[in-house]
Amino acid sequence: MPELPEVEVIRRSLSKKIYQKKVKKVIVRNRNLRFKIPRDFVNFLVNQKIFRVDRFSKYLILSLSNNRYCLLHLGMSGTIHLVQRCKKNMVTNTSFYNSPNLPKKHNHVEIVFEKFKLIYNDPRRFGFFQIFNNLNLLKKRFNHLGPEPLQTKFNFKYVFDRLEGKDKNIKNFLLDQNFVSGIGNIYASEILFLSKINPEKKAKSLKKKEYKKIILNSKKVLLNAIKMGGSTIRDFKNTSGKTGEFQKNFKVYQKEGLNCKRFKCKGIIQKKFISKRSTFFCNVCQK
DNA sequence: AAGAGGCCCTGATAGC
DNA sequence: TGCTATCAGGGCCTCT
Repeated sequence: MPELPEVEVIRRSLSKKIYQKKVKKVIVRNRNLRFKIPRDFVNFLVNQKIFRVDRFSKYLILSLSNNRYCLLHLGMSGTIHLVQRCKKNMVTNTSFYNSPNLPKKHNHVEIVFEKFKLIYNDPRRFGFFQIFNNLNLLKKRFNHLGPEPLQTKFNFKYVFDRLEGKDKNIKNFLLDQNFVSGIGNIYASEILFLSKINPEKKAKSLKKKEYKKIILNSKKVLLNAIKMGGSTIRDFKNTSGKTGEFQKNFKVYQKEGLNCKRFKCKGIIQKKFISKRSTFFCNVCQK
């Protein structure tokens, strides 16, 4: 589901809410996510304060007061819900939660705080939680990831060195997290449209000017998307249930058959599968 | 050794 | 109505 902007939006709303809050209880309803949640997962979290919520690429990182780190990835369909605790029910002696938008199925993990709880929902279970005992191990986990588009490391020299002479098409490069991390299938199409580059073009055939456009537009698209609260196509919401707005800004994604939005371009937006992922582009202005 | 493809999983939707 | 097929925002592993 979420690409870098959506994860950043979640990070911001989550960070405000759980900063310095202590974990009271953890419930794992289904440990069979992308990676099996280990039995001792709960022990690492309980009674710990969360003193940072960071993000790298599409990964969320909760820093715990025991100097451990809880890594969370939402996969394709993961969502995080924060639900407020209500007063205790005096009859049943149980607390209940005000959660009108909470899905009924697939609430796999609950992290309970004093006044609210965080619920991880994920129908497809491509997401995961992982615990890292120190910063070194966490860093190692990210070893295979390239820079984020927003980092200054993602510059002309880097891109040129990595793409020069490469036979792979540019769209697959944007999706390759080893080359650049955080871009997913939606934003890859949008970035290439703004750069006027056909997604099937081989990296080695791109001009220096085109490398520069890709760098610039990657930063531009992601920053705009964050500003607009991310994109909601199906069900993306931030942790308080608000949908994103960036989908209104899509120029090509899911615009198959529509006229190209570029001024004076007579093109029609095409849909094509590239490495089995849907790809959208203008057949006229993307060369 | 770069690059393509398969696979993990459920749900929504389309077509018969 | 109820089947089947296809597709969905990701990442890891294996094969050539």
